[in-house]
Amino acid sequence: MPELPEVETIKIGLSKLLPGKRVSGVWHDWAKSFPNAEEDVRQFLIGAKIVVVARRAKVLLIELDSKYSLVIHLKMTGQLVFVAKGLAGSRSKIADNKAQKSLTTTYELPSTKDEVRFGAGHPTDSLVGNLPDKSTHVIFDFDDGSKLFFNDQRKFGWVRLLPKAEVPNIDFFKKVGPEPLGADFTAEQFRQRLLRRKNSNIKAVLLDQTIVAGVGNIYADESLWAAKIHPEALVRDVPKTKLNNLFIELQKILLLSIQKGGSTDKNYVDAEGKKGSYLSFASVFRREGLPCPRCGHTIMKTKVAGRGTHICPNCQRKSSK
DNA sequence: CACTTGACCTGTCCGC
DNA sequence: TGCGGACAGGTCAAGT
Repeated sequence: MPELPEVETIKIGLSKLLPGKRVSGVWHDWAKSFPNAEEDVRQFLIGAKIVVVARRAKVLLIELDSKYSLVIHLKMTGQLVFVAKGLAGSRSKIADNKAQKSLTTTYELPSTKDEVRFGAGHPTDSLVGNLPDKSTHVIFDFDDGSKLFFNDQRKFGWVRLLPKAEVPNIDFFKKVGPEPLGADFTAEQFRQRLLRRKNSNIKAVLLDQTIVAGVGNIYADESLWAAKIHPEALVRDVPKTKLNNLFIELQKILLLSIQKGGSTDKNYVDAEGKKGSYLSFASVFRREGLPCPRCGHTIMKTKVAGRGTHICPNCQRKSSK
C-alpha cells in the first residue's frame, strides 16, 4: 500500500532521525526480506554511518558513509519504524512475541477505516514500546541505542544492501518512469508517456511504474475521479485536455497526501509509527456506497486492470467526449 | 511485442 | 463458532 506519498512521508521522517547514526547490529528472520543478509551484512553494514535518506518511486534509499546503500521496498504492508533508545521491546522478546499471539494484539492498530474516514483528526497511535512484533523481519540497531524496525505482515517487501554504484542498475531503476512531482516533469511529457500505451485502459497505464513512478491504486482512483476520466477508457480515446487535467489533479492529490502524512488503510504508518490521514480527504477510494462529493451519485466499486477500482458512474463516463 | 494473469504472503471478512 | 475461500494490491515472471 505505501505509494509515493507514504514513502515520501517515511523518507521525511527518517531524514530527521537517521543521519549521523552508526549501525551497531542487525537481525533478521526471513531470508527474502533481506536476501543478502547472510553473506554481506555484518561485514559491510555494521560500523557504517547513515548519511542521507532518499526516495525514488516507491523505493527508499538509505545511503551509508561506505560504498553501500540500503534499498528498501515496502510493497503492500511494509513498515519502517524508528524507535528511540529504551522505548522498544528488547530483542530477546521477539521469540516470546512471536510465540504468544496475545502479545501481538497489544499493539494492533484499530481498524482505521472508520476512524480515519470519519475524521478523528490526525491519528497519533504509536507502535513505540510494542516492537518487535510477529511482523518484524529486520531490526537495525544503532550506536546510540535506537532501533529501526522493518515490519511486513505479508512478507512482500524487502531490504537490500547494494553498492551505491549498482543501485541505478537494478532492473527496477533502469525501467522506472519519471517522478510525477519532479520539477522538470511537464504535462506534455506526462501525456506523451501515457500515449506509449495508448491501446490500454488508462488505469493500467497509471499503475505502470515504467510510465510514471509512484502511483498506486489509491492515487490512480482519486486522480481519475478528479479528472472525470473512466478508468477503463483507452488512453488514445481520452482528450488531450483531460490528460492535461489528469496531470494537474494527480500532482495536487499527491502533494495533499504528503501534507497529510499519506493514506492509512490498514497497515501503513510513518517513521514514528503514526498513521496518515489522507483517506479522510479521499473522494472515491474505499467509499463505495457513499455519495460522490461532486454530484451525489453513489460511488461504485468495480475491477479494472485486476485491481479494486472506485468510480462515480455519473462523473466518469466510459464514452466521454 | 503488447498486454493479461498468476505468484508471492498473511490477516480479515463473508457465507455456510 | 468454525472453516473454506475470496480478497487486499506492488512488482516480477510467466502465459496468451
